[in-house]
Amino acid sequence: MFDAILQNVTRYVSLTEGEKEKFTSALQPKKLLKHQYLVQAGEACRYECYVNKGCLRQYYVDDGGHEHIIMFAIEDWWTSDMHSLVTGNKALTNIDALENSELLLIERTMFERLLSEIPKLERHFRMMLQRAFISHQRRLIENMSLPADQRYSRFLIQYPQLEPRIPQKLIASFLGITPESLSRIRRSSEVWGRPAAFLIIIDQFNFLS
Amino acid sequence: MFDAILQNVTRYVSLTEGEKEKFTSALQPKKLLKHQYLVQAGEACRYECYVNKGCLRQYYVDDGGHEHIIMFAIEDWWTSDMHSLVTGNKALTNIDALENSELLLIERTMFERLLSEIPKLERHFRMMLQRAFISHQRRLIENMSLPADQRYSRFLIQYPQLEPRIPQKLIASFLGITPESLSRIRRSSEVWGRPAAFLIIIDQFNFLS
DNA sequence: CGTCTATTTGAATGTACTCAAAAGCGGTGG
DNA sequence: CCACCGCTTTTGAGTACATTCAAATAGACG
Repeated sequence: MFDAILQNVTRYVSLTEGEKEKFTSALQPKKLLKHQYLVQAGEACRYECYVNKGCLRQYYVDDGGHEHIIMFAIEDWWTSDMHSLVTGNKALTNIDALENSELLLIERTMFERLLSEIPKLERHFRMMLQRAFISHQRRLIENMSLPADQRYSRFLIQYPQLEPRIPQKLIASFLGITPESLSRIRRSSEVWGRPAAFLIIIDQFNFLS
Repeated sequence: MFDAILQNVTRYVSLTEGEKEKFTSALQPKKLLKHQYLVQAGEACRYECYVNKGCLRQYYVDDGGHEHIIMFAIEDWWTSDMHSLVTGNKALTNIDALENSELLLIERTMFERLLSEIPKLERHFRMMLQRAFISHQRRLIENMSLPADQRYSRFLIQYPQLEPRIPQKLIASFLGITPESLSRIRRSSEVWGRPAAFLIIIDQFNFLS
């Protein structure tokens, strides 16, 4: 149950058995069926969430009722409504399960206490946040500088593990385009093949992982 | 010289005089004239940078030669090419000065050493990164869900201190639109006034500050 | 004052969107 | 097994927002 998450948090730092024990005892296992919510907009998000198995999405619903996917989270990724978690304010986003999922939750105050008591854990999460920050910057740059078809190509190369398990309409939402547009993009790329992958710089930063 | 940065890093944690001394002795003051570069795409970025005075911008130049502004950094904000800093790879972005500026730099390995030796500093930067992460998520959401004119309104409300000191074409670039489009947006909003500000949730997270 | 850059304005273009409808696909129950 | 239902994906036609290109105006700075 805790093997994967322990490997995750010891990616950059090493923990003693005692520290591992302390850490895992703070974890709350939770199962989520497909379509169930982890966080709903309007309520506070009180947990950091590690995905042991399954797939979640975080999305924002705008005034026009349109959904915008902020991120996905599959095995070994973390997710939460960070804004709500940090401020205690009501969440602006929803997080729900795209598949039946198994999660490990850490309650907010417990998380802070753990990080205070185990500086190496604080270090791990600082480094993870750096990577998430980089990942978001890359996505921002791509959204601003690339047309929709190239954003899709980049997505396929950056997240090959996501494409087969996520419905197209959600990928479209993640890319910031309509399902109709993505369908048209896919049709034309069938004819022309994939854009030159070698031109593209792939980095190893997948949001919160 | 160090008052501001010490106040910055003790926003969430307290440091002893010895720790403050240790921290400030790692800082390298640097002045940058308007138009000078702190980082250029193609070279490695080796410093975390705190802005004591002045204004910088970080931007990406795409294959078509178009500039895309990723972030600004004014007094009390931090900047760097995080991707390059973390990986040691060549920077993909440029950072230059929009005004004559006074910076405090921390060399990369020194930064890591400081954070290891002073866990409270690590804590500070972890929390800062959380806020930057939140800020980037908000910007992503806005870029996806709002039309250009509303993104501009949001910018004015979110960063009132930036608008007067930054040329319009750079604000346009930050918003992901052309200078011509921003000009037209401003012309129509003169007639119609500002969109309803009370509908908008402002947060206190300004990238890296 | 003159030069350089920023901003504004106009006209034509294009990318992606909306709305609408058809086709495809998967699951359920008769 | 097949018929039906709901949802996803595809396709089409018309539209809208923002872009490009070009040119004029305004501002900043030496």
